[in-house]
Amino acid sequence: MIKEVFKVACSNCNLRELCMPIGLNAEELRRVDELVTRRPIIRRGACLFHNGEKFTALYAIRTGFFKTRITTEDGRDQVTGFQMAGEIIGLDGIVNDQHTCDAIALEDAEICVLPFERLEEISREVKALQHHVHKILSREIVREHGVMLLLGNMRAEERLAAFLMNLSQRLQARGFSRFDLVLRMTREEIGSYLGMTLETVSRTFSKFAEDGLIEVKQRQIHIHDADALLRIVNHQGCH
Amino acid sequence: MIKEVFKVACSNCNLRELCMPIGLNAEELRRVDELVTRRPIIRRGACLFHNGEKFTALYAIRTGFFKTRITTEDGRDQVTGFQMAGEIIGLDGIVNDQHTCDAIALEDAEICVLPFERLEEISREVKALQHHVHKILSREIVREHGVMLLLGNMRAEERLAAFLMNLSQRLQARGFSRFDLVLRMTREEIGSYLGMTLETVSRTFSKFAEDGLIEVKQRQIHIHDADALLRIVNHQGCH
DNA sequence: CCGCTATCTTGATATGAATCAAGCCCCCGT
DNA sequence: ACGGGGGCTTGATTCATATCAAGATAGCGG
Repeated sequence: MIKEVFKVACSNCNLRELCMPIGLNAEELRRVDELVTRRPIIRRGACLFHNGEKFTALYAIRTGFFKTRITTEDGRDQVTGFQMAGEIIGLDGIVNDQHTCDAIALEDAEICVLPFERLEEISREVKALQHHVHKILSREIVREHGVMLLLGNMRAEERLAAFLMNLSQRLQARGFSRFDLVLRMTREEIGSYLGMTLETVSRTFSKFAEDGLIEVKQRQIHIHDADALLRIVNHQGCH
Repeated sequence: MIKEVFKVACSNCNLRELCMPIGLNAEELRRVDELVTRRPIIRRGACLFHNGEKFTALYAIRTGFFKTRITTEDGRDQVTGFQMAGEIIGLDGIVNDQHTCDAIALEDAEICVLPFERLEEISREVKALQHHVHKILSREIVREHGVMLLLGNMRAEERLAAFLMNLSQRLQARGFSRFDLVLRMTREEIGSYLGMTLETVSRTFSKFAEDGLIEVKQRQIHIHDADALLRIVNHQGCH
């Protein structure tokens, strides 16, 4: 199998504002373009990188949907995040030069490769890029704080409501409807992320549907009452 | 109240290898020294920074012990970490130029201030420092993955055992005994971090003590059987 | 087109931890 | 030395969610 490397142009990419800093001049844009290469499509179920693999690059998702998960020797498994177009994965690999989690495509995906040494090199010269890298790392830390709150403090209903609102918000930011989501992951994967069993995920979906907050048709979710979901997240609703 | 700013020298600091990159040459060390200022002691219970405050600097802990916590409007509260000498806090503030959590001293503490703009400036010139900053951010992400695993997958005993082993390991790395810990935080704070109530924390300490794994005298913990604790963390022990 | 397997739903029961409650200990300041 | 209060322990009970179990559904490959 040949791993062709395609040249791509961030300068033309509609996701640019998601994964790149704004306000670069022409010269700076050219340098960034130079950095990024596209990789062939990652098939659904395939691994972009896995635990233990040498870290060489960050990856920007161009299309598709990923999960990242960590696994322990004793067979425990925790989904640490779901990532969609415009998001950067692989940040965990920097500290010890090897990845500490697996990134698995939940649907066919195209990704852009950002070789990390080159990225560091260019960010030494392009101030905006340097700051952008820092922001991406910091954003991930803040996101994880939110997950810790969710896992440490919230009940099942609150967790799932928070999960739906988060997905909804990210899809909206990408120009999709806030109200119609297609879940790319199984109930079990949602459960792993939210620290609950797949049965509880399923039951909670059913409860939301009974209460008229959402409509569930397999993995298609239609949100009827976003406000009510928000009230649940904020601990005001439904008790 | 006068906020004096003291000059300090990383070059002489015994924590240098914890918070600074190794292998800097004399000139590079000088530049880093130039960056860092010491701040007056933060008293036990006082805040180093708090949610909403403008972000201007990272902080390296020179002595003392901190907790970081996030709070939601609805009054929920989650301790996101405990930090000790040589560790860097404030990383959450980078992404939106304001802090999203509170950092509270659990004992009197001395901290070194690293003004972030200057830090970025110097890391554009000192490659090792640039990479070090990336590693610190990445390390925090990996740490939080571990906390997610703990909160999402582990039972109370496993969480507390993991917590103790983690503290033990970090203290050892600083030249203290692996086996004698003094907890700087209350049972409630431990519980908040580990997603359990203070009563469950207390009961679990008692259970470990009954089983002869540790000795508990208030906040003094003596570890008798680290292997057994590790077995609990790794899901092999005690069932 | 059909049957297989993944995935999902729903019900019954078990269980770990939360909650409610009471009392103790120990540190601190006077 | 004494009193007060925050922090801690322990017990009884409740409750949310896990676990166990049995179908139902749907997407996929042959």
